[in-house]
Amino acid sequence: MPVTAASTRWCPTPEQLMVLEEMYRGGMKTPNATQIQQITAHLSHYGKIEGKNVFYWFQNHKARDRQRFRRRLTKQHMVQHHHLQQCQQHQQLLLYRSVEPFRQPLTTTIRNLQHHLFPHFFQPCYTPAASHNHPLHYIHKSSATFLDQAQVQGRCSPQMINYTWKVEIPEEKETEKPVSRSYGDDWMIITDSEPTSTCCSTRPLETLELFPVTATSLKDRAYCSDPNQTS
Amino acid sequence: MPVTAASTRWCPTPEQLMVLEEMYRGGMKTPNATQIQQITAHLSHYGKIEGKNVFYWFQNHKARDRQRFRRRLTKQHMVQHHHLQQCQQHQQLLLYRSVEPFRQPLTTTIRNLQHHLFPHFFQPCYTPAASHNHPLHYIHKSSATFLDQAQVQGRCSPQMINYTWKVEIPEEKETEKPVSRSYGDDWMIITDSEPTSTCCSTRPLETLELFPVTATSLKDRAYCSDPNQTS
DNA sequence: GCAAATTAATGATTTATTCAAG
DNA sequence: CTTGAATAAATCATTAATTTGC
Repeated sequence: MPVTAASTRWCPTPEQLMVLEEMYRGGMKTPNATQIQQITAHLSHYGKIEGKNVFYWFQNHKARDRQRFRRRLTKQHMVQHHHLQQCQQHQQLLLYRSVEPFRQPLTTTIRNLQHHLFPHFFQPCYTPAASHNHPLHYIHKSSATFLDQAQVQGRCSPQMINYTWKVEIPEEKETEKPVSRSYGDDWMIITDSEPTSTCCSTRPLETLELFPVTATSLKDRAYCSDPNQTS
Repeated sequence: MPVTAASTRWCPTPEQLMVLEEMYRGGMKTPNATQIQQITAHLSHYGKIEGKNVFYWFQNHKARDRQRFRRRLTKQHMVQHHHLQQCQQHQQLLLYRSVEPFRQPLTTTIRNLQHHLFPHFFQPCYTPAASHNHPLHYIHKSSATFLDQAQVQGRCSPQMINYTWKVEIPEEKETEKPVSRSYGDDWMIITDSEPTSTCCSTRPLETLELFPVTATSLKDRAYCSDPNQTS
């Protein structure tokens, strides 16, 4: 056991957790790379955090949500109205979920629900003592702002963070782009470990300008309904 | 269907495929980010390719190898010696596999098997007409060279390409680093799409200098043996 | 109260499965 | 049917809760 065994894994601060949970409950299930970057930049105000932490957090949270839910479903005979309630809750979440244009191009025309989504993200919420520099309500406001501009932008590969570095905002806000438009196919990064290493003291972290954000997959069948696929 | 619907997915050239398969057969099962980058850089000589293509290729190839194997195992009563043969083949591959220092810190002292591995990677191999600039045997040589320098460097996260941008080579070649040493924990990625987009014509692609490479996980139980873990 | 010992949560990886292009 | 791409499930590993014996 090394003496200065710097913690190997991310330990989220209460504020970080709260924001993440708030976003999750708001419908953000599988943020894409750009969203992750922005979220990370903001959460770094409250402590050390990396993009992969955010990525993993959402992945795990979603998986364990599903898992808990399924377990509650199967474990013993569930009371009818409880079951129903659960289903409704999850269907609501589904509605909120944003759309990834490639994987589910035909299922829905709902796009950019994020406009409806994010403004409601941060409810009037208690502001506990911030463990780092910024009080929580600050993030609330800014997050609501920076995430509000989400925009479908093309294909992205969520599981391997897929960053486009073309920062310029496309003219077209949402101009019915053909499914296979492929700008933003570059493969890039994240780079939050070293910069945002020890909280926010080392550099401004100016929220990394807003720029379009790719929506993510809608597919999340089998929460409430049985998997009924026409394979 | 758009007129100029540039193919949405990577279509490997025969040379690329051959090199990849050669590496796979040589023991490269789960290249890390740096390796992927280097491989990509080299394969880009033969045609458009991105890091994620390489990543996916290895992932899929490994998975389907396993799958084929399992299917052959279960499907009907397998002839004894065939089974054994398969097992041996896979155990050999296991031996070749490199070690990720964090996940399996105690299981073995085998490290940096890559020195034993890579020199044998590229067998004397026929050189078909290269469809792009470089004949295949070139890649063979250079790949054997550029991959030979692999070095355990710290933790990496394969699924989300995890690049360290600290390019300086650590003094210590392999100095018994404590398990929780954490240099190289940055998070980065790759940028191969735009640069190596349309073959190699746009820029030199100087093979991105050699620098230390993280070895990847050894763990690959349950090919031939049943999972027998002392959890 | 307090650590050592257990257990529960959850961050991080790997593997399996699914979707869809060709 | 093959296989590139993407997601979900399973698993591993470490940290936090908590129990327990003193």
